[in-house]
Amino acid sequence: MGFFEEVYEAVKNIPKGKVSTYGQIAKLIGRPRSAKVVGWALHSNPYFGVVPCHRVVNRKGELSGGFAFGGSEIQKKMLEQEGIAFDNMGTINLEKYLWKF
DNA sequence: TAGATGACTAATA
DNA sequence: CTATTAGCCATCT
Repeated sequence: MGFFEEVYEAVKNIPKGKVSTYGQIAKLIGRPRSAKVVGWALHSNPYFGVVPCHRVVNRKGELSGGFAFGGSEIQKKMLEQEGIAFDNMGTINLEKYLWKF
């Protein structure tokens, strides 16, 4: 289960006020084509309350549909609390908020 | 044990 | 911009 652990470590390192994508995380841990597994790791979310999965969005900056915290509504609120703004399409401006290593 | 599934991405047309 | 395809690997059935 090393892959999941690495995913959680990477996600935990996302600073407040920033977001990251599945692809970025996958690349960070050395599996650039395993974005799906990153999504799986967060879906499973065994570290609820520890891993900030709300800071992880897809490549377009959209929120996850089947969010484990209770829905994308909650996710959006949490992100706004951290100072992340959404555009009129309800997506995040990755140019501004994408976390770069 | 094998096959299908999934919070995805990148390349190609 | 959209549609299709392949790649990844832990779970589920």
